[in-house]
Amino acid sequence: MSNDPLPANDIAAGITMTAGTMSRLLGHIAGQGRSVTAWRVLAGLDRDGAQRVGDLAIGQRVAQPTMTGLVIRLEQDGMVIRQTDPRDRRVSLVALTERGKQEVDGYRARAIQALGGTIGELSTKEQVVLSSALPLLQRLCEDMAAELDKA
Amino acid sequence: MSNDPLPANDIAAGITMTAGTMSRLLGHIAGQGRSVTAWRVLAGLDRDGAQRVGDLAIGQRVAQPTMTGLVIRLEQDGMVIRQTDPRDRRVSLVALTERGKQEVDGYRARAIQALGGTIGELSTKEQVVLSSALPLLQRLCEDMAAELDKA
DNA sequence: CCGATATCAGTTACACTGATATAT
DNA sequence: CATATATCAGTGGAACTGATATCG
Repeated sequence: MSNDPLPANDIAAGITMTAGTMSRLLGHIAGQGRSVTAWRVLAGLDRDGAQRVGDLAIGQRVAQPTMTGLVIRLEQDGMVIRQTDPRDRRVSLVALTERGKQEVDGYRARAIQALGGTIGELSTKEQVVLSSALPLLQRLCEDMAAELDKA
Repeated sequence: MSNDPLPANDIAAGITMTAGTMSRLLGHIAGQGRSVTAWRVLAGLDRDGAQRVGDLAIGQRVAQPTMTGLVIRLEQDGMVIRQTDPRDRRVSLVALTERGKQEVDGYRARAIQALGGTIGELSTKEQVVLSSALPLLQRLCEDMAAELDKA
């Protein structure tokens, strides 16, 4: 661990490469044939409870018909159920089923198993580096998201 | 920046979430409608020179017919050319065109612009954290790749 | 003839746009 | 009537498997 940071552009390029690699590898290991978007939707329903199709689409930055299609497939697979919101019957509320919850747990477990071993082998110092990097990476995501929303 | 690392599982879960978010956001901002795989292929050709279709498929962990299709589309778009290897005429060697090289540069520039601003605003300490995290993240990728190859 | 390499053919999931049905 | 919400219809890119052509 050096005391001097890389130039900002090198950090940016490195993060870009690594994020893609990581995402694709985790997809292979933990994805079980389901898309990144699908898992993110399921995890979001697990964390925040039932949501509208439109809000799920906004959250994942896909078009509304795209999310409708994904939700229909997830429903056919028994991962979610759709119910009409009694207070606004235009709205379709999507909720995680028990089966869906189990699948989310399985996904998390596979991801943790894929990474946890190596992380456990790192030195405490290195683990501190990763722990400290996480909020910074999340800030980068937030700023990119804000930029996309502005435009 | 605390002195204690997060539990390994929390680091793993955080990385999993963040990698997906980062990859999708960068795709939106820098991807220009082309897939992550496509950009990785082009960047690889830029870095390592002409390669076989089969080796590109192995490198991106897609099936050979998938890579054939991608290369055909990239060739139609003028990003690469395919030439039969004179030394083994079963082999199709894929090389980046000048146009392709320019597009790769554009992709890199957009990614750097998307992240560089925020990175520049970080403190030196925070930039050091990110710089130190990069090789650790790459090691996580290597270990996952090795695990996939073993199975 | 066998193995390696690339491609062809067919299928599925997932993203898009534009048009449409239904409820507020 | 106008707006919001979701879905339908159609298209294209991207992954897969299995079958096929060609070359070593």
